[in-house]
Amino acid sequence: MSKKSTIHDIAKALNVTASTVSRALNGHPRISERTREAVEEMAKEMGYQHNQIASALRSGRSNIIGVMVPTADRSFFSRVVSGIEDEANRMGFNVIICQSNDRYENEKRNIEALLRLRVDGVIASMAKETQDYTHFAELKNKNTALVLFDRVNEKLGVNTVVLDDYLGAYQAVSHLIKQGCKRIAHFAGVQHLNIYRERLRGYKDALKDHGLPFDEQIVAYGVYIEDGFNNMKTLLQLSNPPDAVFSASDFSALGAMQTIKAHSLRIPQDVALIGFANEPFTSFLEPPLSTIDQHSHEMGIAAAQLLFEAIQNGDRQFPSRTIVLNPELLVRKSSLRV
Amino acid sequence: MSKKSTIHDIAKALNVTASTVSRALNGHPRISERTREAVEEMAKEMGYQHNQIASALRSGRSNIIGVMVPTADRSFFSRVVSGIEDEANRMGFNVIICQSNDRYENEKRNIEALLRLRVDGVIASMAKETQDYTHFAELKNKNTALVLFDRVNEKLGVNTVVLDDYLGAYQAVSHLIKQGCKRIAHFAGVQHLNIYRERLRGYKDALKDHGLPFDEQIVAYGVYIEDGFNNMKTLLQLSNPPDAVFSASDFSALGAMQTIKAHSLRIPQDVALIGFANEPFTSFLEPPLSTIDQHSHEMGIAAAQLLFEAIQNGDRQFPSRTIVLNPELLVRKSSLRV
DNA sequence: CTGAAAGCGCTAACAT
DNA sequence: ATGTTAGCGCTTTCAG
Repeated sequence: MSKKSTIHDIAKALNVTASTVSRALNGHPRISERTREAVEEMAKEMGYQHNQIASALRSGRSNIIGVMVPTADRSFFSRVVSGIEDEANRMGFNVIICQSNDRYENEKRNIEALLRLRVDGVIASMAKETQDYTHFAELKNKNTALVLFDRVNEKLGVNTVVLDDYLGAYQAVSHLIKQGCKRIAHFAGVQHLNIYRERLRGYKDALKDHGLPFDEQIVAYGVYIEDGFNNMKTLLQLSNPPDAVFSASDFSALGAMQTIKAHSLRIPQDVALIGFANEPFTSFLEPPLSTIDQHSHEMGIAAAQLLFEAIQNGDRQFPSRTIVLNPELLVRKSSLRV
Repeated sequence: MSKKSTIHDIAKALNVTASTVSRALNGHPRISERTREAVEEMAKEMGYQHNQIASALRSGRSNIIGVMVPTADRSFFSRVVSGIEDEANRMGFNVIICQSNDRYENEKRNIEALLRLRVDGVIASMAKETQDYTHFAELKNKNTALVLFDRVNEKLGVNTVVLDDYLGAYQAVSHLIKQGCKRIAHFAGVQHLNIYRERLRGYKDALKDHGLPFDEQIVAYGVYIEDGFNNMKTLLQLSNPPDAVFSASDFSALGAMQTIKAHSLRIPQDVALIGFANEPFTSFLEPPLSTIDQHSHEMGIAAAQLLFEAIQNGDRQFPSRTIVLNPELLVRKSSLRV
């Protein structure tokens, strides 16, 4: 248990002061090559390790950012996180990841924990439950930078990175129509979340622009496997069932696929299918599920860049920016009627 | 931007000293009910938030633990992480998650970052590449608690939580034999990792105990989809191809499944298949893939409990403990020859 | 039960 | 280019 060494130990050994050591270690410009080298060598020899805690307390910058996602094991979020980490590494920041598990209470608790830790900034995507945004507003009060991505709230007046969900939905539905589908159902998500609202809007507009009627009866809600499973059952019992489904989620699309097969119907000939998010499992399904890629890694990088910009600019209240990424329709067999 | 308030602000407002406030806030026993309540009320009123950075510097305990996994988007690891988080929440600890992406360099860099952050402890599962363990040994030198899980090194003399991989493999292969399989191939992983070594060992012993010969020719290496895909191709070209595969990974089992189907062979009649890890996608495959569940969430909880124990006990060098969890064979259609 | 005083390890004016 | 000094906000002896 080699007692941890401090800059004072190094200073003493070298007959200089702690400030000199600190400066040498931090690449301060006005320090001689010789001392810098001596300090670095001694630091290595003594197994010195920068104490970020002390540094954070003194400088007011922790070099830690917090990232909060609904859940880290959804491929979309884990890819965003990985993008954030890449950018954070480049910038010398540490990343704390928290999960809300889509619960408002967890989200609130996590934000408070991050504030206690005095993180320099937070990147978050909101919990499904969340409809009260005061905990996010508190970050701004406490002067902590905030960037929201994917599931955002426009009214918070905060930097955001989103996908053009409207466009993704529009493209998906247009593609189905070009494949000859005439009665396209939609699996939607909760409408207080921007992403699901936009997807529904894109769905409606694509129908309208192609002269197809909008029928409330074939819009079902729910984004989990079981939702897709059950909703598809209901839809197939209609007197005029749909000949396609555009699902706002890969998971509910998967559920639908299971129901369709259980009814011995063919995909895509009887019912064509498109999901949303490009979860890895979609390409392993049979038939492979068409879906929409969200450029998740890029989204993470963009969010991190916005955040670091905000951190560097300190208080200066730039008007908040929104970065919009383009979706990419991945056409696979589930929607391709040759 | 409400300037953050400190215990001194509270103290001044209440005409007491900062020490009293600190004690009141930390539930110190010898403090009067009245002052405690007054302090708590004032703290709330002033929007006070405990400064963990300052507290960490002074007390030498950061209340942060680091968790390093190869990658957070493998379901196994994300479930372990979620178990760790649950336990950490209960114990009032924050969790920093890092990913090595299975690279030794990243792993080393992350450990150093965690040391700089002065985390109280680290829970890790080793990168596939790692064969030099000095960075883990350094944690012990720096007096930072360490618990390894799943991919561990026995020689480090450190607390560990592992699955009984040997037993899992043994059960899987025994099951295949009971289904009438006579020539069972194995997809193995790198042999410097305990988990893959144990799985191979269990495979061998199960064969032996059931009077089947071990044939080096039908042991292939690789745990990614493409590995399974390619290795299965090679196996099917043998003069006497296998009638089953026990794969040390769900992913290579999936690759194998694709090859088998491409050859118009039936699963499980022509080739039975079992994977390892119970990745969620395995239940959506056709046929659903038999696999082995690792009780990942429990593994996370156990690892966290070991770690917090070690942190509380401080230096005291307990003999290191190993917790072994039991695997659970999930028999699905891919291995069930009715 | 509360106060006084010291200091965790570092950084950043301000000096020289 | 380096030294001096002060202090970030908290905890923790030691006193009383």
